[in-house]
Amino acid sequence: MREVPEAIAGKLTEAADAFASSFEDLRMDDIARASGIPRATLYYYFSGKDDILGFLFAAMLAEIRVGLAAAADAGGSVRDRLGGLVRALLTQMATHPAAAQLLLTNLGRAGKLPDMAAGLQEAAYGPFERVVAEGMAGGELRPRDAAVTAVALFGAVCIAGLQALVTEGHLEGGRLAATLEELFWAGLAAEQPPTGRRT
Amino acid sequence: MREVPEAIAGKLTEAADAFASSFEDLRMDDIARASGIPRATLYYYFSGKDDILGFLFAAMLAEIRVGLAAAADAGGSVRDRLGGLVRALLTQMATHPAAAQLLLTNLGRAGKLPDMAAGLQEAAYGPFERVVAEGMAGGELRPRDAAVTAVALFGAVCIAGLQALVTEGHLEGGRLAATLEELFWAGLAAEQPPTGRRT
DNA sequence: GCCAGATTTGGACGGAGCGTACAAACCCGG
DNA sequence: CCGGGTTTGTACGCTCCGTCCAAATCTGGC
Repeated sequence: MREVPEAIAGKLTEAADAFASSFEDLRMDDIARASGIPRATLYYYFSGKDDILGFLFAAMLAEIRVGLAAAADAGGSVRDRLGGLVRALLTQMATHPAAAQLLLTNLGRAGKLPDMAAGLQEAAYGPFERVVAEGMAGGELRPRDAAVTAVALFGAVCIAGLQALVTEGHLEGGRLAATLEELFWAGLAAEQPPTGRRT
Repeated sequence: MREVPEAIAGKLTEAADAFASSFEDLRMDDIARASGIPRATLYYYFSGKDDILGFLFAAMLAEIRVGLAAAADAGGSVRDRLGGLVRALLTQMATHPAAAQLLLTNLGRAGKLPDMAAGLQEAAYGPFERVVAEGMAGGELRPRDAAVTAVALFGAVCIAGLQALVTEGHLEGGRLAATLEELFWAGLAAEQPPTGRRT
C-alpha cells in the first residue's frame, strides 16, 4: 500500500478506542467520523476496512512489544521478570480497553489468521518464552516445554483480562496481576509452598 | 424466535466444520449450500447470520458443558478432576477444530458479548471454578481467588489449543493436556516439587 | 378424504455498506 | 507558474443481507 503519514496514523490510533467501543458493527463511516479523516482519504492510504483494522492491530502489537520486551529484559529474578510481563500485558489492556476487547474478540477479522499468529508470537509469546526458557536453563524454573508454557501464560493473562473487561467494563490490573503471578509461580497444589525468591 | 427442529439443527452443526474452515468471510449462501438447508428455510428459523452463529455457539457450549460437567463431577482427587477438565476441553477443540477456531476468533460476533460471557461462565469457567473452590476448601489446593484461577486455567487451555490449531492446523491433545495439567499443578517454580497425589 | 394451518422452498426485491472512479481543490518544490 | 503528489467530495456499481410473497408440501383433526 502507501506509507501512512504520522498525522493519519495518530488520529486513527487515538480514535480507535472511541469507535471500537461502539463495535456493534463498525461502518467505514464510523471510522471516518470518529477519526476525523474523510472516507476518501482513508481509501487513499488503506485498501479497505480490514486493512485499517490490520494497521491498528499492528500498532497495538508494536506498543505491546516494546512494553513486554522491556519487562523481559529488565533485571531481577526470573520471577520478577515474569511478574513484570504479566503486569505489562494487563497495563496495556487497561490503557486501551475498547481496542483490546475488539481485538481479542475479533482476531479472525484483522487479517489472515496465520499472520496474526505470527505477529502475536513475535510480540507477545516471544518475550514470555525467552524468559521462561532462560529460567529453565538457569534452574530457577522447573524444566518443561517452554513454548507451551509461554502460550499458556499469555492466554491465561489475556482471557482473565478480557473477562474482567467484559463483565466489569474496566480493568483493575493490580490485584489481578498479583493473583495470576502468584498462581503461575506456585501452582495450584497446596503442599510444600515453594518459597519464590523475590528480589 | 422459533424452535429449531432436530433435522435442521443436526445438518447445521454437522456442516459447521465444513463452512467454518472457509471462513474468509462466510456468506449466507455458503451456510445454505454447506448445510443443504435452503436460504429461505434458514430465515424461517433464524433471524439472520448472527443468530445462526449464536445457535452454533450455544450448541457447542452445550456440548462442552456436558463434557466438562462430567469431568468436574467425576470421582478421584482434585488434581485428577482438573486434569480431566483440561483434557475434556482440548478434546472438544480437537473434535471440532474449524468450529472452535471460528468461535474463539469471532467471539464478538455470535451475539452480545455479555451474553457470551455469561454462557461461557456457566458452561466453561463454571466447572473449573467448582472444582477449584472445592479443592481450596478441602485443603488440596492453595487458597486463592477461585474465580480468577478458574478463568486463568480456562484461558490458558483455550489459547494454547487455539495456537496449536492455527499454526499446525490440528490438535494433538494428549501431550498438550499433560504439559498444561502439570504446569498448572506444580507451577513454574523449580524448588521443592510438590508431590501431586494422583489416584 | 378433506380442510386449515404450519412448514418448506424458490425467486424477486429494497437497502446497507463497501470499494472504486473521478474531478476539483490544494500544497509545494523547481 | 507548472507538474506531481495529496486531500476531499460525490456518485456509482456491486455484493450480500434480510424481507416479502406465493406456490408447493406436509400434518393433524374431523
